[in-house]
Amino acid sequence: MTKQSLRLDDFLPYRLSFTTNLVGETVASAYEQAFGLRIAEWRVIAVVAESPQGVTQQAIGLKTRMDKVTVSRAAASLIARTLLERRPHDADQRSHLLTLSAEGEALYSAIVPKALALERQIFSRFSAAEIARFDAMLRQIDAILLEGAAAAAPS
Amino acid sequence: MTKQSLRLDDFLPYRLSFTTNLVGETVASAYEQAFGLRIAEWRVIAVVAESPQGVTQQAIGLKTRMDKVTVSRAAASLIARTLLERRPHDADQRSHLLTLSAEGEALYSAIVPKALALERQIFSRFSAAEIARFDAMLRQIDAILLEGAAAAAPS
DNA sequence: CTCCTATAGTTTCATTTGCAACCAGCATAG
DNA sequence: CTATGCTGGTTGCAAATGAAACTATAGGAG
Repeated sequence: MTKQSLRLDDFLPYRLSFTTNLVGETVASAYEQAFGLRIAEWRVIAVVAESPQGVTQQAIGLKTRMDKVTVSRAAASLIARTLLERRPHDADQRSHLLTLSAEGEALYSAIVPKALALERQIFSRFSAAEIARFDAMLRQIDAILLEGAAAAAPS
Repeated sequence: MTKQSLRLDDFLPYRLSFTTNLVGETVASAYEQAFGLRIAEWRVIAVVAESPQGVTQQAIGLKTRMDKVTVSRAAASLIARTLLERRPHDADQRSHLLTLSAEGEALYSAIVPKALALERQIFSRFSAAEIARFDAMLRQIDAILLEGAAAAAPS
């Protein structure tokens, strides 16, 4: 039996992590420089922007898989900067509904084109079809792992 | 002009980070449970295993883009567990050459098949061609970003 | 009602991370 | 050879992270 070997370079989880770090650094530094936002804050803004009627922190955490502490801190910081507003949640006094303030909307509108431009730059060498396939693969990997987790964690 | 919008879900840097976190959690917990290794430690082992004549920490950091502190700590921990050995580097007394101990070799041989199995599981739904495409895209993204960095940091 | 358990969100604390200062050993210029 | 600056590696410290404890409200079950 031949000795099994593994070049780290060819190990996909490693490659994925390597590339993601590179992309993450690029994106994080762009947001930080241009808008003074951390990634977690940007994500909160983006999710809130998609739900004009308001979202709870819990929903944000669920959707993005960010820790609830992370969401809590990001939201607190955005509220302090008056980018986000907190309305009471009639159905449940424990939670609040987060919405963008006018200022938050304005910032969001300023970020979106920059974010899209950055995305285009990073993926500049690929065709739309390639990008679509890449995206589809990522989603399938998610599906495999999330199913697996559900199966592995029988309540 | 129509209002630009952006679903976070469709934003590729986000998707990439989401999936990578999922994969990373899976892999990290597998290594941790099965071998008591952290990701950084596993990477150091893998890189050292590829260079039987020994590598310096600096080279490891360069190759994996891990911080030199991370490499230093991972190496220290592996040496303490006698998985790694440190030989003097004749040409430069500041650095050492790291090699696997017999024990380290044995552990490496035990990990490799598990790592490959995990990789196969995560990518189970894809054909070899799809995987190759995916890998190639990751490498191209790296290339774009690393070139960009070089251009952006004129000495 | 009143208890009991469960959940949203915050706070605390311990751990992990990485920058920056540091301590060798190296390398070049005088 | 000896100053001066550079590089490999470690250490110290400050910031980021996340698990667990805590607070306040919900939502039953009796």
